[in-house]
Amino acid sequence: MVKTLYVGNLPWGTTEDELARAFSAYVEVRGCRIITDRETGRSRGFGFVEVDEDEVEKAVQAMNGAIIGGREIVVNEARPRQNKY
DNA sequence: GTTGAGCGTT
Repeated sequence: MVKTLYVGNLPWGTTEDELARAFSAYVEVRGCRIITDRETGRSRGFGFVEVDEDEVEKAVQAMNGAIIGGREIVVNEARPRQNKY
């Protein structure tokens, strides 16, 4: 199973590749996505990383507070995208 | 060319 991680506090210029590389140093990155503003196409400063379920905790422990692009990032388990109350 | 808490498209 694959779970999604929320990655926040990213620098504006951070790319999915940078994100994937940083996480791949500790866990297997199944996928990654930087959220960009749909109107302007600019980064919103956060993204999501998909990792294996068994490595979610490891990824959080390893990458939460890590430095990417000179900024301290925030890593948590993402909220479910679908299933709205 | 800007900004800084916040949870994403089919």
